[in-house]
Amino acid sequence: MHLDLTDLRLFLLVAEAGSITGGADRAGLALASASARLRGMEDQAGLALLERGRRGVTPTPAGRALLVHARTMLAQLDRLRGEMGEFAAGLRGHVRLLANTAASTEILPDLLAGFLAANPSLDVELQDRTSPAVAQAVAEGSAELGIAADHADFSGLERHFFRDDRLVLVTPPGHPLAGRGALPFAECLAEEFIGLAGDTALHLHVLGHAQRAGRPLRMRARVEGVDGVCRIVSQGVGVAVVPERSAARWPALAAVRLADPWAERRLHLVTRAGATLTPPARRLADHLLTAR
Amino acid sequence: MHLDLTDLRLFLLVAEAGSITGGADRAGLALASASARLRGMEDQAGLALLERGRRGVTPTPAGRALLVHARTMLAQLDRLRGEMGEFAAGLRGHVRLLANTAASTEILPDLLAGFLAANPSLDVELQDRTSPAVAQAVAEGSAELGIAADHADFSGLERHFFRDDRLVLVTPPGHPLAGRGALPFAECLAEEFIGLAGDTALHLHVLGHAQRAGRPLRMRARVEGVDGVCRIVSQGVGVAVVPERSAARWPALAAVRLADPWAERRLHLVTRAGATLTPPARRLADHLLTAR
DNA sequence: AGCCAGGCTTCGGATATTACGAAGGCTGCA
DNA sequence: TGCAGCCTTCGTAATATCCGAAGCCTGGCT
Repeated sequence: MHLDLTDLRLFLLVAEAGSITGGADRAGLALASASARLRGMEDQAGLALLERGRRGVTPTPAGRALLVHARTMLAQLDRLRGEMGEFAAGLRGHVRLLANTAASTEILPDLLAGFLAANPSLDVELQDRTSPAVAQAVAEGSAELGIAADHADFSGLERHFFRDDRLVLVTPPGHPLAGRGALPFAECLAEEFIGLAGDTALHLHVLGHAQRAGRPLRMRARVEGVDGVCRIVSQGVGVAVVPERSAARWPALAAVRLADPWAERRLHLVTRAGATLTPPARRLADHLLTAR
Repeated sequence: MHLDLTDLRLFLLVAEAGSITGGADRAGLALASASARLRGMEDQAGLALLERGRRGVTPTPAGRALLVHARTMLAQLDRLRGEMGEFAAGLRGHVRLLANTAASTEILPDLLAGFLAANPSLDVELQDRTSPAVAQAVAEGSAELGIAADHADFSGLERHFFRDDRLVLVTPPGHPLAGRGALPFAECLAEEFIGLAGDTALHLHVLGHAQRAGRPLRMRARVEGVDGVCRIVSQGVGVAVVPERSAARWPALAAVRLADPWAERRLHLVTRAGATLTPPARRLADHLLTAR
């Protein structure tokens, strides 16, 4: 039995109007078309749905049963349309945001909390990437928004200053390096390091600079989360490179500035150049750039 | 935004299959058609519903929302089809049964109770008509089943004996006519009568015979229901013509047989000659003829 | 390095569905 | 008897839908 949404709508309107003429009119159909559709429905069902009277039509019991279903289906369709409309208007949606470790662990959580609370129907997916990977992903369109440090390649991207960020070396309180200022990273390569687990952006980043300095880092441990790293260091084991913001939460640790230029970085919110953002991404970008 | 049930089904199948190719296959569509449909849906909605990957497609958040609605709508459609099927198969339905007053007030209620209990999905509509009107309505198809007395015109009808029925004159206990046997109706036209209200078949029937006897009945009151009539007569006011079965329930009343042939009648279940009954009507007819 | 395999899109033509206006039949009413 | 309201049927035109073939792209296999 083939049924059409137009059939259902027509049947509903006809039943409400009490005549095929009236229903066809409301449905914006010619009388002939309406009549043919209704006849088709009855043929398909193999039973009468409308009782043809002299002064219009009234639904048969089967027709009344059909009406119930038709109403719920059409209501469901309305809800569907409404929801799609919300998506299209950006009231509902989903944004993928890529950021380096410093931003994604220290800065963004608070900002996102505010955003999510203010936009209950928007979902955000935050992923941790090195700045170059962020820039590349946004440039080729696999993410709409990114937070990248300025050492990345910004060609093809539009950038807006986001935050300053600084990497520091944290050491246990009594450590020989503690108290030094503007320490060149090369001078601490002999230390035992604690790193982040997995493919964490910060871990890859530090590793890269160690390699560039010509010497592999001695990694005593790799753990989940910047706080995990700091906890270990605060126990007196090893040193680590972490965002200054993270170190600030651990007063028991000594934080030593790094002299290298890559440790001082400006974070930028990047989008693909020339691309118009989807409404949800637009809102998130606005929020990230304006909220304090 | 125009949407099609085929669209919804296709989208569902595509999402389940994980690829347009697979979904088109399950939907019985050519790949090209499926692709065009999906594209059309996205154009209409103004947003992406499927994320095209290298190895198939996955729904976007909007697509997932659509899936939810699609599933419920299609489920609703299935229920609808099922219900229509029940109607078509006669598992659900509606029968209009016409009967004269005696049958509809005294005999049918009990029988229908049993039928309705045994067939919870069948509805019965019982209407009160004079026997000639019953016969005519059934003959011309405006009702499928009827119960008519044998003085009606049975041409074009198929009839099956149903019950014997007799009309009696009920009087208050001490009434002069009480105790008479085989009283000609013509001899009691001078009495004061109590009748049924409205266009009740029995009322019209008795009225007709009085007219044929050349004298209008003196109607003291017309009330609802045979029991109402009997109650009044039992108070000592007037007399009435009622089915013998009704009179039997009032031992306080005297019931006098009428000598006229029209007072003795055989009730028949009638259907239109040559017409095949709808399944619900068939069941009701069977029940009426076999139940005791 | 080159070559299938799997997946999606586009293209052009055949086919079916759908819509429409006009004409016709029926009934009730003035 | 004529008119008005309502439904159906008919023939035609527009529209939507479908399909197979060809093309593009990516990833894996040889």
